[in-house]
Amino acid sequence: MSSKATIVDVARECSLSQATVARVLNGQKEIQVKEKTRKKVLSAARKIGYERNILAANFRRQKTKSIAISIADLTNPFFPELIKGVQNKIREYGYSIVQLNNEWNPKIEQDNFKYMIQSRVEGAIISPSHPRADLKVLESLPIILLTNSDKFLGYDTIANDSKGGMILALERLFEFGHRNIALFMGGSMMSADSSWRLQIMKDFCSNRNMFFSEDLCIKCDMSVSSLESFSQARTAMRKFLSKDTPATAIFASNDILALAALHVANEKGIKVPDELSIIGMDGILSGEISYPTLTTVEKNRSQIGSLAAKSLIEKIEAPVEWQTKKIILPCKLIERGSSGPVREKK
Amino acid sequence: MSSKATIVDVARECSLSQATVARVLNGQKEIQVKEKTRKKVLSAARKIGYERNILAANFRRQKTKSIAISIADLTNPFFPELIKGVQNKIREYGYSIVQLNNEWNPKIEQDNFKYMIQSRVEGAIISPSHPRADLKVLESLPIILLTNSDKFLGYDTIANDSKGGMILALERLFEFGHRNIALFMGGSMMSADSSWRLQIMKDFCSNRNMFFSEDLCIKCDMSVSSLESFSQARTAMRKFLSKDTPATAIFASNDILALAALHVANEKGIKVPDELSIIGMDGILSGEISYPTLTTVEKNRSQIGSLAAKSLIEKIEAPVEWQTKKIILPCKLIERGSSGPVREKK
DNA sequence: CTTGATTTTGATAACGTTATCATTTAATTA
DNA sequence: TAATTAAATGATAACGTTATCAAAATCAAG
Repeated sequence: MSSKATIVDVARECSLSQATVARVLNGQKEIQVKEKTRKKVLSAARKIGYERNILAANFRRQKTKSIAISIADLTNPFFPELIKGVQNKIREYGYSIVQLNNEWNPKIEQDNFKYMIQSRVEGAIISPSHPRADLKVLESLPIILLTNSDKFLGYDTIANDSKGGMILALERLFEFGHRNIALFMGGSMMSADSSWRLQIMKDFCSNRNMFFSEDLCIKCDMSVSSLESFSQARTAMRKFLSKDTPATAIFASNDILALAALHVANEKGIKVPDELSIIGMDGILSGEISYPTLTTVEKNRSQIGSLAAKSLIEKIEAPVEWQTKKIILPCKLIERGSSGPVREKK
Repeated sequence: MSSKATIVDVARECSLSQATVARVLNGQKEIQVKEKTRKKVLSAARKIGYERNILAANFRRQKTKSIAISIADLTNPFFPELIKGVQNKIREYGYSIVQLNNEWNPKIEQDNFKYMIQSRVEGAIISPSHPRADLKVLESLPIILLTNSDKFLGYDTIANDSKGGMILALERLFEFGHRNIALFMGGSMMSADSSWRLQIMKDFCSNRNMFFSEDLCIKCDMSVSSLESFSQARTAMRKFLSKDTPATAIFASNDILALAALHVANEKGIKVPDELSIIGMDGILSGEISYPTLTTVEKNRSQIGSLAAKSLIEKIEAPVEWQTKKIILPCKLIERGSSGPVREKK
C-alpha cells in the first residue's frame, strides 16, 4: 500500500496520461507543463501517496546519480575530511556517494574499479593507492584523481602543492636559524613517488650552503595502517636519535611521522621546540591535540574534496567539450607549538 | 559494444533459452543446471563479453543488495573504524554500503532516513544522533542500532558496555589509591543520555566512602566537531584547574575530553601521571600518539561494526522468525602512560 | 477566421532482468 | 518396456519508468 502507487495510478487518478504525469513528477527542467495540470498531478500524487521508484528510473536511464570515491584506508586520518568535503559538495547536485577502500592493496583497488563500472556510478574521485595504479578499466568513466604525481598524464588531477608546502616549512625552519634539518619520509611502496622530496631537500640545502647527507634522512613505510606506521616511525626515530644527530629540526612528510618524532622526543626528554623543532604535513586532528601542538603544512582536504566533487560533476554533465585540467592548491603553514628558533645544544 | 551484450544475446549465441542462461549467470544457488549447459552458457557469455546489468536486476527484484550506515560525523575519530568493521564484514555477503552523515543534526538525520527508504537499501546500521532520534520512517526496514541507551525499546541494539567500562576505569584508579576522582563528561544534547554517568560516579564513591561532589564534575558539549569539542573541553579543564581541585585523577567519558585534560595538564606543567592520572574512553588513534599515551577504556569499534553488519544481514535474510536482541560487548581497559599510582601533592 | 507555427499532451515501445508456469527430457521404478 | 516421478529447460509476462514520436490544443500572424 505505502510505496506501491505508480505513475500509472497517478495518471488514472487525475485523468491524464502517464507521460504528462512523468513530466511533472520526474521531469528534469520545469519544461512543457501547464501550471494547471502540474497542480492537478501534484495533488493527485500526494493524495494516493505516490513515491518515485528510483530503481525503475535508474534502470530505464541506465544511470544512478551516484559517484564513487576510492581511497586507501578510512581510518587513516587523512581521508575522512576529504570524503566529507566531497559529500557536502555532492549533496548540492543531488548525487550520492559510494565509498570504497583498498587498504593500500592494488588488487582490491582494481576490484573496486570493476565494481564501480558494474554498479554504474557516473563518475569517480580516486586517490590512487600508488603511482602506477592501473586505471584502464575506468576508461569510459569520468574520473578525477587526487594526486600530484606526474605519472598520471592526461588525467584530471587535483592536489595540494606538496613541493611548495615542503619548501614553505624548510624556509621557515631556515629563518628560525636551523642549519641541520632532517627529512623524515615515507618509503617503500610510495618510494617511487617520494624521491622528489629528497631532491627538494638536497636542492634547498645546496642553494643555502647547508649540510645535508643521507644520514639526515629517516625513512619509514607508510602503506600500512596509521598506527602501524606510527609504531615503525618511532622505531626509526629512536634509531636516528641514537646516532647522535646534529639535526636541530625535522621536517616530516606527514603528520603521523612528525607525531612519532615528537613522541620519541618527549620520551627521551628532548624539549620540543627548544632543542628540536618538528614540522609535519597534512594537518590532521592529532596534531592539534598533541602536546606541544604540531606545526604543520596544512593540506585543506575538505577543500580538495569539494573541488574534486565540483569538477567531477561538471565533467559528468558536460563531457563533450571537457578540457583535462590539473589543479594544484597551495599549502598553508600552520605554526603551532612544535617549531621555534634554534638554540645551542647543551 | 562493451557492456551491451544482454542475456538474450548469450541465449542466442549458445542456442538456449534466456531462462536457462539467467539461471546459470545470475541464479542464486547452483541449482537445476546441467554441468554441460552451464559450461556452454559460461563460454558463450565470455565470448560475447556479457556483463550483468545490475540496474536491470535491481529493478526487477526491487532490491539493491546494499545497506545504509548512518553516523554523526565521519571526521569524528570514533566512526571510521566502526565503518571499516561494517565494510569488511559486509563484503563477505556481497552487499555494498551507503554511508550517511548527519553532523549531529536530527533534521539531516531524518532526511537521511527518508533517503534510505527511497534508495531501497535493504537494511541500515544506525548510530542515533541523540537518544530521542525518530525512527518511525524506518518501520518497514530492518535496522540495527548502535547504542546502549535504554530509550530504544524493542529495537535491536549493539553497543559496548560503557557503564561496565567506566567502572573498570574507576576501580583501577581506586586501586592506584586515588580517592578524589573527577568526572569529565559530555553534556548538552547528549545529556539525557549521560546522566547515568553521574549516577555511577556517585554510587561508586558512596560505596567506598569516597568524597564526590558536583564540583568534581566537568561538563562540555560534545555534539560538535571533534576539534571544537577539544577546544571547549580545554577551556572547561582550565576552569576546573583554576578552582584548585583536590582531584588526583580524572575519568573522561571519551578520549577527546581526556586528551584535552592531558593537554591542559601539560600546558600547566602538571605531571601526568605523577601528579594527575587521566583515563579516557573509546581508544582513538590520537590517544596512542599523545605523550604520555592515553590510558583508556577501549570500545572495539571495528568489532561492533562487523557484529552489527552480521546481525543486520541475518535479519535481512531471515526476517520472519527474527528475535529482537540487545548485544552488549564488554569494554577493555588499556593501560598506557597517563595513569598511575597516586602521589602526594606538593 | 484560416493557416501555420508552437506549445502541450497522449499513446506506446522499450530497457534487461527475474519469476512463474508449462513443457520437455532424463531418471527411476514396477 | 511402460508408467511414473524428478530434473532440466523453455516461453513469456511482468516490473515502473523514460523516451520517442504522433496528436491535439493553443497561439500568432496574415
